[in-house]
Amino acid sequence: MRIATWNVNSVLARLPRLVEWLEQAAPDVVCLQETKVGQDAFPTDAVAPLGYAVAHHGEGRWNGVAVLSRLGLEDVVCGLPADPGFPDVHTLEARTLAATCGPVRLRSVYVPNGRTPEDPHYAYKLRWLGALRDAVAADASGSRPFAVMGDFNVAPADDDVWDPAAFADSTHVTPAERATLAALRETGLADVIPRIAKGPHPYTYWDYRAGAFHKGMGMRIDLVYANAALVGSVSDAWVDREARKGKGPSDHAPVIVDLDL
DNA sequence: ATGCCTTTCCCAGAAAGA
Repeated sequence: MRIATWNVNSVLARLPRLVEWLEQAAPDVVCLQETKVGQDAFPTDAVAPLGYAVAHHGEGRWNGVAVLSRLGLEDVVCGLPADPGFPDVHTLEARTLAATCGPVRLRSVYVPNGRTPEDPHYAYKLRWLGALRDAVAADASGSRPFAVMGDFNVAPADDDVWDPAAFADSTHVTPAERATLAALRETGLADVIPRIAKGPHPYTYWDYRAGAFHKGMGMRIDLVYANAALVGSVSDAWVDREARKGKGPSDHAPVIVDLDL
């Protein structure tokens, strides 16, 4: 069984590349982030011929997450029970949904960016990650294979950014953000780190500007956090760097994980 | 990278991303 996660940075802008990638990579289930289309605007007709059913949690211009599965989609749950919202609980954003796909339960996440450590968005990011921890605790400690995967907008360690000095006083690397990831792992989840494909680190994101991809100026912020039942079945994990090349890519590359359940 | 691209809103330029 093959599962994957990919921040597509607009599913409509990426649709030709998404379809091509689904044909080539052939994941059984893929979690998508930043679909950037409304709840009912996901292009399901484009992926249905490939055998994928779609569960989408969208809001329009921003955010949006989905699970595409050719192993069935059951028990779809959108959002978090204790979602703090931004700027407050009256404005919830489409940043996560969970679904059961055959033998596994998966949760697609698009963690808030945080903007700057002084910005209210940063406090929202930390609160949101706390709510995520509470939402996944039962699945994380359960016996069914489970993973929460997606764009976490946090680099777990200094090795996960191309130049730690360039990120001084920036979001994505602060001790508080990393502490929320550690608390998430403490529910029973392990970081499935992709193997090295090229360069010293398995980065998953490269800025569009200044040729960052070709200069190796990347970050590992797209993560697969898996419970014990799933980690034990991982046979391979890698970053599909080919998807970051060529014309019209997302600024994120997919992370693919093969399972031997 | 102090926004050097990209996408969305929708037709001009602001907002957001990490």
